[in-house]
Amino acid sequence: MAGERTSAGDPDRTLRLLWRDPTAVGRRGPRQGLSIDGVVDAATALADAEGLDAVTMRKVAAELGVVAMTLYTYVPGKAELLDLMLDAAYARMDRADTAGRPWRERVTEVAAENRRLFEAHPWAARVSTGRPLLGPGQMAKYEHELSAVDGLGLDDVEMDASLGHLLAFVRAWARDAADARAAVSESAMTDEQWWAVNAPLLERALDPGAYPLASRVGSAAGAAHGTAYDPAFAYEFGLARLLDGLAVLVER
Amino acid sequence: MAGERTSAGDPDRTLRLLWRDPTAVGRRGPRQGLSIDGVVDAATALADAEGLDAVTMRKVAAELGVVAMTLYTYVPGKAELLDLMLDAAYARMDRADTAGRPWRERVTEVAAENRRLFEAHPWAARVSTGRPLLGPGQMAKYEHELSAVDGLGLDDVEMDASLGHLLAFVRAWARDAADARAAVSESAMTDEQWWAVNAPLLERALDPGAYPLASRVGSAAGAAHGTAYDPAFAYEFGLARLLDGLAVLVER
DNA sequence: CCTCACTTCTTACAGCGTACAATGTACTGC
DNA sequence: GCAGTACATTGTACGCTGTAAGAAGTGAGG
Repeated sequence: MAGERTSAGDPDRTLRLLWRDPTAVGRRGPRQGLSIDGVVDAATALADAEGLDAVTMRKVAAELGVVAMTLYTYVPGKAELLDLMLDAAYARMDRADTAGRPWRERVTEVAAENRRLFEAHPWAARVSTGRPLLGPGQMAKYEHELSAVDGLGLDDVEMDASLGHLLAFVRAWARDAADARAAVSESAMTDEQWWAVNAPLLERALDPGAYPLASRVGSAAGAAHGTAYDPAFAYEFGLARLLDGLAVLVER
Repeated sequence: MAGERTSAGDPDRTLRLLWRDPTAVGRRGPRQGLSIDGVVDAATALADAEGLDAVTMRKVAAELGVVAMTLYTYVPGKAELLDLMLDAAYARMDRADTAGRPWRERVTEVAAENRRLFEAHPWAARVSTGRPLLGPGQMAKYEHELSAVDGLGLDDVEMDASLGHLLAFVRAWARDAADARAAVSESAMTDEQWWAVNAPLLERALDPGAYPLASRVGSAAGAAHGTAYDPAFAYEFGLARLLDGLAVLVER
């Protein structure tokens, strides 16, 4: 798969889909046996259970007891289906009211809400929206999250950029964490086993002492986390740096 | 595609490939007409010119005047080919010697080197290495980049985490920038045209005043950049925040 | 009641990664 | 020098993908 890409089709049609615009009124033929939400929910269940690669038109259709082409009555194509899945997931996110609390707590909570989204729906970190989604879920999410950086003395452009920076961080983290998980399950090898196999091979391959910093720091980091990449640590470390970075802007 | 994933196969074989270990000595049959580097270079040229999705075994083979299956003599599979492409691109990166300069400059230079990598090879931001790559390019890159955060009073774990944080930022930025570019070219629509189409549709769809912050901030940001997502601005803003965040750790 | 818009299904196509078996090459051991 | 065999290369094939095209059936509007 290609990096799954969304919003390939007609923007007008996509927007009406996102907002469930019932514009198609003069219905003449047979009733539809399914619904957009049914299709989106089935695809989401599949993605949650088996990953984004398992979301194929045939499998989603089979889940609903129809044939692949039937879905094209509900959705213009797969790209738009992914859009709908993402906006629906956004719509279902929990949004804590943190008004009045210190800004670091509020921003931390927004990050945590997004982290929870990606933990519940790892596929969501992989669907890439080249353009903003403009659906009800996205709008509600954006409105809610902006409120966490409101009233800090930032101008509008800085608010948008700060939130974007935070969201990019959490999403990048989610992708890396998902990749690391996938590496373990695909290779049927724990990180310890993988390292036990690779360490001696590596040692044989490389000029001893050619990479002094790399080997010292690399093994220190590996020993500290018990693995080459520790998602929990990376999240805490990155978020702390990010908050400190925003603080310079806020407390300027 | 799926998000292109690497390192599916035998780690031993992959490591030997990465380091070009000429262990297979007793060669008995006909000579190979190509070379690993030739295959990797052809695949890289294809990815540079037409994107990662254009890198198919058949197309790479055709470029080399052979048939798809021939490549499997040189490379265990597509995943390993992507590994080799990435490590080769790492190996070719320029690495400025910034010893003695202020740490912010040094870190900024590392970021810029990675930015240039992704501008020359946008596909590189999309191949996801679940495990570290352990090739000569990766090792040289890691060694070089660690030196930029060396001598700042950070311990080994903090050095690794800080560098990882920086690299994750640049890669996430590169993906977003590539996605935005792809959205423009795929839709055959500039951002202005896209917005001109969507703005009225959106206005019709949403309850006026339901998203006050979102509409105010969103349109301010859009107006400031002339587009919904401005990669150059996002990079500068994000890097500035990141440096300020590291500063708190360094100057502690 | 007839018309025809509309849903659904069948079939098909071009493309993917790669398993498998056939073919031909060129080196090693005798 | 020759047989045996390891190896490179190739053709064919399988199961998978998204979706275009057309046939068949349904049910409301005129």
